[in-house]
Amino acid sequence: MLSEQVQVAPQAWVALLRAHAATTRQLSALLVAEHGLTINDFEALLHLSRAEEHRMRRVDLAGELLLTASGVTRLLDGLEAAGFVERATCASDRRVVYAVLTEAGAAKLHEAADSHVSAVRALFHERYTEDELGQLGTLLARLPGAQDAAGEVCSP
Amino acid sequence: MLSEQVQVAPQAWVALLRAHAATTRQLSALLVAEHGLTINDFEALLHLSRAEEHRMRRVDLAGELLLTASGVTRLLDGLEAAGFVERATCASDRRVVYAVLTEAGAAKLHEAADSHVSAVRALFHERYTEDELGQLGTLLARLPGAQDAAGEVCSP
DNA sequence: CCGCTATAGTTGAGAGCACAAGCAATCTAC
DNA sequence: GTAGATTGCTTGTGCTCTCAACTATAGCGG
Repeated sequence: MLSEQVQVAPQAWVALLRAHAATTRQLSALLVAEHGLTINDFEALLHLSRAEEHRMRRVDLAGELLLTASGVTRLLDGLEAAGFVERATCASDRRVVYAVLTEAGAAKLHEAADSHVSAVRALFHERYTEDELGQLGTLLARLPGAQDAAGEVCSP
Repeated sequence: MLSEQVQVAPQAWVALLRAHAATTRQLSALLVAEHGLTINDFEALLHLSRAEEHRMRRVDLAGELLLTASGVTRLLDGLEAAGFVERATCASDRRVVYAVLTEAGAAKLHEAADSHVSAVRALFHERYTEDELGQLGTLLARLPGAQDAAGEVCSP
């Protein structure tokens, strides 16, 4: 019994697991070390900076970050304490609490983005051609959860 | 200031992040629900089953699983409590503690492997052709940490 | 032999996350 | 209206993992 070999699916999946675990750890560690932001902190600020009026519903942010609602609450607790985001209520739906990027948050994002982009370039652009990056993006986008979610805006 | 756009690297990297987060969560949740194993539990049993004499040094296992030594200690604590692995000492180097797959562990692995492989097939083989899987594997393997590490064996 | 450094492993503290339960606000149907 | 279902968010709890500190062993140069 012990000598039987267990057959498991080919390398693509294993490579995905390992590649992501390694790269994320690396990029995240760098952000933490240099700017005190986790990868999710950074992505949260980034999404907010791109959102209309720099604000998003927490539930939409959760979708973008692939976190649960509770995860976002805790994440934003930290960013709020640091002064990078603020709360804002929605006039037409009082269940909603917006997360709003502050000036300080935007500044922090710009500061962190520089070194983050360098790190990403170091990891990806030194290893792949533009074509390969495109292929990789296209292929990976086919996996569930890889597409961007659409965020709603509270109508005033 | 708030209106400046932060430029960040293209989709390939984002897709990698999101794709992995989603797929891992999905596969792991299934393993937990059906067999009470985390993805790392499963991978640990799998690596042991493939190792010579079904045993590995804990530090080598850590390398394979992309965990730290302490992470492996805790992981194996659980597997040991469940009776899936045992400890064994190395005659020639008393610092070394092997993790050894038990019969129960091998049985558990076989049981879990079936549904895990099905899940992997469902995720990957329904979305990609063999060629695309090959491409994906080749590309991802180029990232740091994606290659298999070589494990040493304590010479008797 | 005696340190000195490197390596294997364990342990304590703390971060980040999910799940489940709960509250408040909103929506739907009678 | 108002009862029930749904949605947005928060909080309690527990798991997993890392980092830093520690013990024990190994191997080296004197």
